[in-house]
Amino acid sequence: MEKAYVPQEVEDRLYQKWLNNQCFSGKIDPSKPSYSIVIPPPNVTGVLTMGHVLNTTIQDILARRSRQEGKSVLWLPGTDHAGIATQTKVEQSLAKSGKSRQELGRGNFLEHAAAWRDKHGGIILKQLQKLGCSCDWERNVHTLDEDYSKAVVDAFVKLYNRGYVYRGQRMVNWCPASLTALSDEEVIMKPQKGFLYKIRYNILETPGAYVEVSTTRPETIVGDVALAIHPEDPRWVTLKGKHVLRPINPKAIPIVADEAVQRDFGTGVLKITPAHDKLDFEIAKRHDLPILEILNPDGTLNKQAGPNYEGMERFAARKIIAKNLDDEGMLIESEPYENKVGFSERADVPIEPRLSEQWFLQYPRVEEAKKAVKDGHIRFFPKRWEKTYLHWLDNIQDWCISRQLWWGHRIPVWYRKGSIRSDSKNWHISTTPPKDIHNWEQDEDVLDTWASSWLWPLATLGWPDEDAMEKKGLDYFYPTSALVTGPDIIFFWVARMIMAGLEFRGMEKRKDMSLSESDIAKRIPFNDVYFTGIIRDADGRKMSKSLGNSPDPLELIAKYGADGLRHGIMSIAPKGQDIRFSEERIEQGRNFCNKLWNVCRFRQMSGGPKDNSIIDLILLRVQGDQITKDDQAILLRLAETLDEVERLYEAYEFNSVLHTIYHFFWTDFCDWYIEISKPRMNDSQAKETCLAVQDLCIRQILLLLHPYTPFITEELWATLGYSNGKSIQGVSPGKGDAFIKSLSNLGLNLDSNTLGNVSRIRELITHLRALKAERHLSNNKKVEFLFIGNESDEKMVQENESSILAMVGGAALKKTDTAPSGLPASITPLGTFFLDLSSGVDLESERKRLTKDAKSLEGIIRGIETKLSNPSFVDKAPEQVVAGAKKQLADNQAKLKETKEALQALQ
RNA sequence: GGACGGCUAGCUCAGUUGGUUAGAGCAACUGGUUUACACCCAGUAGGUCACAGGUUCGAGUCCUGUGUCGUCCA
Repeated sequence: MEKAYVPQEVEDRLYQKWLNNQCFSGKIDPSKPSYSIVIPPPNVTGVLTMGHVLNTTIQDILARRSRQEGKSVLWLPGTDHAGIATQTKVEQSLAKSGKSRQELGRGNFLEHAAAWRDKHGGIILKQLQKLGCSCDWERNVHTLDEDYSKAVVDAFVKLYNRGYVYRGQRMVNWCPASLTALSDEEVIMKPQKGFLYKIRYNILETPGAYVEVSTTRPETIVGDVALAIHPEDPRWVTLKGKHVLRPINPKAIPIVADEAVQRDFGTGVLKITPAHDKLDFEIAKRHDLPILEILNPDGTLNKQAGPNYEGMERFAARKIIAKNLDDEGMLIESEPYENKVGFSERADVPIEPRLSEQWFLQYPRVEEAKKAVKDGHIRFFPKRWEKTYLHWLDNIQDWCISRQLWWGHRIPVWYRKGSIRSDSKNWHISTTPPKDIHNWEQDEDVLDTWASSWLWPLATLGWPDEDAMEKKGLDYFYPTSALVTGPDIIFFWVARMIMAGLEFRGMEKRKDMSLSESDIAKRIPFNDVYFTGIIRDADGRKMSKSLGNSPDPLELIAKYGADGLRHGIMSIAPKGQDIRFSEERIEQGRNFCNKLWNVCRFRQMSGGPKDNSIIDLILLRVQGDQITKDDQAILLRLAETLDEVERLYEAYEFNSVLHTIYHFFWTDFCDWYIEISKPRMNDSQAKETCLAVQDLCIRQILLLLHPYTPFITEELWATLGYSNGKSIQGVSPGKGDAFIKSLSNLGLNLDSNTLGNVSRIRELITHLRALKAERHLSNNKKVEFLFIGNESDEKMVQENESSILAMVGGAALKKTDTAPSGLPASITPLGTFFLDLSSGVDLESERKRLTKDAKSLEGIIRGIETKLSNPSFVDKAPEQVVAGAKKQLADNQAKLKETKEALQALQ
């Protein structure tokens, strides 16, 4: 074996082997329980980020752990076509060569975009393989695949036929950069600094009188059709029914009273621009006001804004109109003001509320979606996200699902040529085009990307095609076992998948009929949802390309190995908490792998490879009379670790799982067991048993670690003779009691008392080491100790003398009856020990140290005494707590007595 | 404005249903070429658990309020 672990020599070779042996293929096997995960599909042209590393490592851990447990596992990978994002990128690349998509035309553009996708796409999948992800690559799905596209179209038609889809002229979020409508979820509210303008509107019926109106958007004045006041606002009672003159493009407009007006904003008088504000639109509808559209789709002012402003960009117009108002004395004041403005998620420009005809979806199964989570059919980890989810569903609005884009699933609606599109009589809505196609034209728009990805758990498993569903195992793998994703897409994706599952899985259920409890249980797309945290940089900032603070995972893999990266990221990812990235942790991950490698290397150096392929073969090498306390203790600790890990997995506490394994491996096994067993290597009888115990421990450690660090564990599994040609992947670490039982079946019964005894010896060793280290004596300098202790302590010390001396670097442990004078002392669980120094004891500093100890002990004792003398504590506290306190008092008093005696000896 | 989360050692975080002297890793400091590992070993030091009240025999843990940072929703 190499002196250090070299991941590069192992990773690609093993991954290829796994692929060749089809280790990751999700087989439909009714003899086994199934376990399934669908990957949150990354953008097809995306590259791996640290977020993906965290997210997919967790999924891989779940998949690999489940494979070990003997389940038939499917981890289904794929990519998303990412409508706006991809189209924008393609358009940008076209723009470089001076072309626009309009010039190319729809067909050519789509060909171009598909070629672009094929060239840049799929990189991320290769990167996931580098990370070791055990996806079933044969099943890779892309949302624009033919079958998947059929599912998307089919779902739309079903929803239309079931009465959930409608077309309507509505106020939508319009992106002036991408020239498309967006859903509410794609709008991000951001605080913006601007001005609040106070503008004068003259009252026509009362010459000389005017009202003040506050607005942040003076450019919309040209679209004003009225002013509005609250009907119960005493300040404005007299205004009802009067008119004002619009200060730009002058025109008489009425004053209306409406309860939606916010009285405490500005002066309490609102200008009404129905075409460019949602609230204004509603007020206008209630009062029969005209709708005056003044903006072009790209955000410039149109003809209706008047000749002075036509063609002007919206923010330029704002400045000019404000200035013109000021020049005419109509601007009373303007003050700096911060308000929240909606921005387009993708294009990052302010959106415009705009009246437009679009396709809308009334969400299906909203109530059942709430119930599914409330009643625990779907469990959220951490649970607190349930509240966010339910709150969104409580306030849900219809979903605008049409996008004025080309890259995506074209809406399966045809309109009779030359007819009015808003009339449903002229529609053909079907998965197949009309027969007399020449009389029809298809809707130009595509569907929102999320209106395809919300079908992900269904459509990747063959839905809605019966044959495909059977072949891909929908009945076997659905509902999927767990979903691992970030909380940022809880509305975009998680909630919608739940609704889609409830609506589409199983027989059609009429809109007005709700689903039964058992229907819900069968239809949900997943049982558990694990929300990861967001990875931040060391300063707590979100990782982003523009900040350049996102490390390249592939570089990290090259530097530290895939296992190192996985180990590092998992060690810092607490459940649902944001994560601060630091490369040091990845370095620790690599160091961990190296430690593992080396302890195995050490094992190899102690004796040639054995056939370890069956656990019983290892156990047969254990000789009953050679079993030591240390053997028993490490095996007991191992059993505890197995149980603890099991419990933590159930709670999705991934970083605690790792910490538990880490502690057992590094501290219990390497630092104590291996060290204490070194002297036993000199005795051939003892050696055989000791190595067998080592082999047992290493076996379990490799199994426990395999989900986290798959490569190195697979490699070592083979190197140390556990594999017999088979992969580690199918072997389960098992539960603690089963482990103990399998030992017991072969005659190895563990005594749980050894744990306490061994830990006292460990503590003693630590004390003795400290006595030396504080005096700068090197580890290997052999020194003698004197000690005072009772009979049982003495027995324990003598029984373990050789290993204590070996661990401490001691020459002898000598029993004495009286405290030797002038020597440094330490109070241990096995008596008072003195370091036998020939010369050079600094009495003063020794006295100081022991005095400090005595003082702290006195403080503790006082505290316990106070507690015990409090009658209400003795009365009310549980018996065992009182008994515990009494024991504690006695222990500390004994320790204090010993400390004082040692102090006395220094006088 | 509402909801949720964080505030514990210099840093990053553990801390189960309230019950010994609040833990770990990293960093720091001291020492070390031990039968694997310096990507290592041994040891030392470092904390009024954000603040203020309350409940309790007992609070880092439960309750109320405040501050502060962050996220989401309006």
